[in-house]
Parts: sequence; structure tokens; C-alpha cells
Amino acid sequence: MLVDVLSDNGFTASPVSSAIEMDAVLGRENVDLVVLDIMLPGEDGLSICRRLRAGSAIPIIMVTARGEDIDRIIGLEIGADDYVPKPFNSRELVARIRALLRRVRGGRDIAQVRARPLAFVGWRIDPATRQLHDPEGVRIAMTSAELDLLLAFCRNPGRVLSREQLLDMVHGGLAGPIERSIDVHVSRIRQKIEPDPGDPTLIRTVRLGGYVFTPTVEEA
Amino acid sequence: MLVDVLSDNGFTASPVSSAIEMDAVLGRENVDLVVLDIMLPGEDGLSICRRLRAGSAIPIIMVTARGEDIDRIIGLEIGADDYVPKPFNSRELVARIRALLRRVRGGRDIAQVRARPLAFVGWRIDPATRQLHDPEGVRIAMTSAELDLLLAFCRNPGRVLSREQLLDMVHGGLAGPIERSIDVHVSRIRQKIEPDPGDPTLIRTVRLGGYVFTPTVEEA
DNA sequence: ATTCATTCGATACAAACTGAAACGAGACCT
DNA sequence: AGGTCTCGTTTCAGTTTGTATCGAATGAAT
Repeated sequence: MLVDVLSDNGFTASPVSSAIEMDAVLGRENVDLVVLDIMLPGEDGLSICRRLRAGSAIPIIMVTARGEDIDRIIGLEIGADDYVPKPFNSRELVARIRALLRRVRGGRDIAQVRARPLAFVGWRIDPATRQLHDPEGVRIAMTSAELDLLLAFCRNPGRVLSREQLLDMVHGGLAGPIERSIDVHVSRIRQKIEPDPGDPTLIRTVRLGGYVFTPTVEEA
Repeated sequence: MLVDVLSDNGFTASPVSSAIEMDAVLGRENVDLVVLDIMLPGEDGLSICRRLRAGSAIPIIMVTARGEDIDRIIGLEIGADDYVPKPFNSRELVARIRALLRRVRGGRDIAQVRARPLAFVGWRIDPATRQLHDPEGVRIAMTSAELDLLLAFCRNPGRVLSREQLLDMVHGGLAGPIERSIDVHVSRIRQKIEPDPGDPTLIRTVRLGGYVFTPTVEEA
């Protein structure tokens, strides 16, 4: 029944009835999330959960008939990401799966959200086309690194971002340039977007801290 | 009671009893997670949740007395990250908070709630843009350390703050300068904001105590 | 009232940090 | 293969910041 509900909601479900089967599926398919019943023949659900969690960060939702608090607590503390008591409403399970996927791959979901153009004080920046337009609608040429950095700022307005954080966001974590290169890019961006690059207001420096992007950013 | 439980578990909790209070706390403190009761005077819990979610990705756990599935579903679909039915075991709530924080931090992409600007005797100071404006609206240049210190004062008006406390607030706890450096910064701030820096009224010295910020401060 | 020890305010200075320009290696296009 | 563009590094000047110093103010004791 569960498989049907999930299929109806656009998921691909691979039902398994034992820990051994599960391992097999996990081994050959790309699994985004595990729905785990505590009651399974063979290895116990809690034990499976602990084992999975030890080896990966795969999202786990536990299902159990036993409604006692203590089970939920143990489940959550062992590392399950969510818990659904049985009997459950199938819409609730789907909602929880969606919520968990949304959270866990924050990366990808936000990526969709992030694909939308953003706007600040008249400027528009579009991650999809990788273009920047000034308040008059004129396109301002931006290099790749500049645009990435500006995007990182736009996605974290009003927050002090350290050079390390910015480097992470722009350079995707992989080791590369030294932190001071951020300064250079900030300087170059300022030349292009600040009304008075000598007295910047959009990207402010926080000494010993990094930089803050000050305007409010909204989707456009 | 909740506050006690959370404190016992190492969290810092700021209880509020209305949406307005909540906004105030969110504006001035660094909030990691919101526990939201559906039943609140004034704005409805679901509405608050929707509003919060519209502006930020702050983790939200909803608490409600109504145990019906439909409420949970709505709550989750609106964007709450988790749901706890009342009456709840306090250990379960703590476990859920831990689990949620763990997940969210793992994502390491928490969009913070934007800090609100503050005002005193005509002056405006905006933590988000890190700018200070005098009563005529003219921007007064402030260095990072000066602005941080003035912000610390604005967030604790009418209280005598020791140099040690101020150093903590400005320098973020990490060991650094000696206490007397606060004197120098206070002096520099006075030069910029006091009508008569020789006879300061806004930041008053408390001998053997520290300094007090005297004006009333409100959100602007 | 005077003296004395602290404490605080203001200035000066050195160290640390940031901004901007210059440079060169590498990527990309033709 | 040549040229242009981009980007990380380096360098140097300007700003910011912490500390030191000295004089003024405070408060207690004589």
C-alpha cells in the first residue's frame, strides 16, 4: 500500500522486507531516503537505523506501531531524522518525507529556489542566465568569479561572511586560492556596483570579520 | 517550565507570549530555532509560521494540543520543520530540537533573520547595514569596532556595563585586547555622537563600574 | 584644606589589517 | 599559434586598532 501512495506522489519506492534486502537495494540503487519500520524480521529496526547512521547521512524516517514516547526518543537519539507513529495518515507520511527531503538536500531544493533572479536596490541578478542588470536595466559585465561572489552575498544579506565562508561558497569548498583573493574580488565588484566605490555602502567591510551585504534582497 | 527544561539541557531560551514579542527577540538576538505553539493570542501560530518561513529558513518546531493529522499536515506543508503533539514528553521535545539542529547545521546554510535598526534621540543605527545616521539623516562614518561597541550599548541601554562585558560583546569572547582599549573606543565614539564630547551625556562614565548608555532605545 | 593613590580622558605611536593597482600564469577563443 | 580575458598573488599605501604615556579628575585619608 505504501508503495502505491508514494508512487502516486511522484516518488520511486523500492519495498524491502528484511535488512539483507535493504542492503542489496542500497548497494545498487540511488536511494534518497529510507522509511524504516521498527518491526522487521531479522535485524531490529533500531539496530538498522544505528548501522545506517554510522555509515552514512542518508535521511531516515522511522515507522512504528508502538506509540510510546520512549521509542520515539530512542529512535531520534539513535539518529533517525523523523518519526511517524502507526497507524499513520498517508498524507502525513508524504508530507514528512517531502519536508525531510527539502531539509536534507537543502542544497538541491534551494538550488531551484536559487535559480530565480534576485533583486536589490533596483539591481537584478539572475543565477540562471548569470547576468547582472543595473537599475536602468543595462547589463553590467561580470566575470564568473565576480558573479559567484555577488550571488553568495545576495543569498546571505545582512550577515557578516568571513573570507573563509565566501571562499567556500564561491570555490565550492575545494582547496584553492588564499583568503585575500576575496578582497580583490570584492574590490572589483565594488567598482562595478557601488555608487561611490571609495565609500562602499552595499558591501561593507567588517574588520577581522569579513564582509556584509547590506541591501535587502528579494526574488524578482 | 519549558524554559527550565531547555536550560537544563544547555540551551538558552527566550520565552515570548506573542508574535510581537517574538519579532522583538528575533530582531535583537541570534536565534537558532523557534518552538511555536499554534495557540497564541493575536497572530495565529500557523500564520506566524508562514510569515517566518517566507522571510528566512530558521528551523521551526510546532507544538499543538490538537492532535489531528490535518493540523500536522498543514503545519509541515506550511514549512514547519517538525511537529510535536501536546501533551509532549519534555525529553522528546529536547531530542527533536537536537535532531533538528543537527540536521540544519549539517546543511550549514542558515539564512539568519535580519537584525532590525535601532534608534535613540534621533540617531539611527542599523546592524544590518552597519551604518549610523545622525538626527538629520546624515551618515556618520564609523569603524567596525566603534560600531560594534555602540551596538552593544544600544542593546543594553540604562545598564552599567563593565569594560569586561563590553569587551566580550565587541570582541566575541575570543581573547584579545586589554580593558583599557574600551576607553579609547568610547572616547572616539563620543567625539562622533556627543553634542559636547567634553561633557558627555549619552555615554556616561561610572567610576569603577564601566559605562552606561543613557538614552532610551527603540526599534526603528 | 591638602595630600595622595587611583581612575579616567586624550593623544601619540606602532602593529595589524584592508584597498587598489600591477603583474603574470593559465584558460579560452579564434 | 596568437591574442584576449580572467583570476590569484604580490606589493604598497592608507586606515584601523591596541597599547603606552601623560595630564586631569575623583575620592579618601590625613
